[in-house]
Amino acid sequence: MISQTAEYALRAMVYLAQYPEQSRTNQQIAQATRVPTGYLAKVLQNLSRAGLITSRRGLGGGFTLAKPDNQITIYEVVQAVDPIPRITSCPLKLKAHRHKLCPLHQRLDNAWELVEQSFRNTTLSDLIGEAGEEGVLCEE
Amino acid sequence: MISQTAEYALRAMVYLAQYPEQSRTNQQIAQATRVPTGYLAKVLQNLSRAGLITSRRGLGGGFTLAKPDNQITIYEVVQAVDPIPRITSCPLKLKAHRHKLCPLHQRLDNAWELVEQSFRNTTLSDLIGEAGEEGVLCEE
DNA sequence: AGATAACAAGATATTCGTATCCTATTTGAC
DNA sequence: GTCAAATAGGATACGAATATCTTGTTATCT
Repeated sequence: MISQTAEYALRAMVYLAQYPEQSRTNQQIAQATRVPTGYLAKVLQNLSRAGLITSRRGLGGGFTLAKPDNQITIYEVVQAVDPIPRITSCPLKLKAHRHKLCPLHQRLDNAWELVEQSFRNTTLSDLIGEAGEEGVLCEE
Repeated sequence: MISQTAEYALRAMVYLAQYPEQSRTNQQIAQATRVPTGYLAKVLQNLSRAGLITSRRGLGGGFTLAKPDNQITIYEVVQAVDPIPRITSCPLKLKAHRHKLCPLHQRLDNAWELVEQSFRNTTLSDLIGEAGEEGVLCEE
């Protein structure tokens, strides 16, 4: 339902949320989240370009959240790397059905809307706050 | 959110639901639903193997729904060609988190569950009944 | 200067969608 | 009964998108 890329991005963000204000390196994130380092680098760059994280090069550098964890939603993360394909016009590109979708696509889009809403009102802090002492993400 | 294949399968099923008991050929379905004929053939085979439609070869042959349209849900169709990837165990394959997902994956799976439920209680007849006179799918 | 780590761009691999071709089966005409 | 046309079934191959790896460059710190 979401791409591998989106999954990776979310893992990385949750991980970073556990170290507020601290720089975490690609290596560290990759290891903890079990994401291939090579690919993670690209994902992190996307997140950086989207303004969700900031990066610093060189010794002591790495990545860190650009905003407080309670101000970043799952939706933003997913949207940054692999947006939810809401259906706004009939995929069969019919002249009719321009403003009113076929029943089928209406239903499908409704489902996506549910997902979107669910994502919109979940922040990173929700994800690390809930777990208590247990490993928040699945690290170690 | 769903694959192209699932989208095609749904279009075909909705189309077939409009011609109960009648055989419709791959060509006819492809044209009406704007799906590439070559690929549609494969999708239809999958649906056939899944028992959702029946096929007949030869002159006058084609495909037809295997059950009344009010007994086939969107869920069944999607599941036949490209199942919803419910998350049952932590993708990071951690020894812990076996029976209790990380908060992140818990949330994600919740969203998929919403979709699944939405799909489960929509039948093909819901999709062709709603539209009234208007083109039910986007044909014509 | 040297070490560390992000950045950038390309190369490779894998999956998914698509097209093409050939085969098997059914029907209808003669 | 035979033949030809219609139609699904199956296999193969190609292209595009996605995921992964590799290598070199640039910025930052000590």
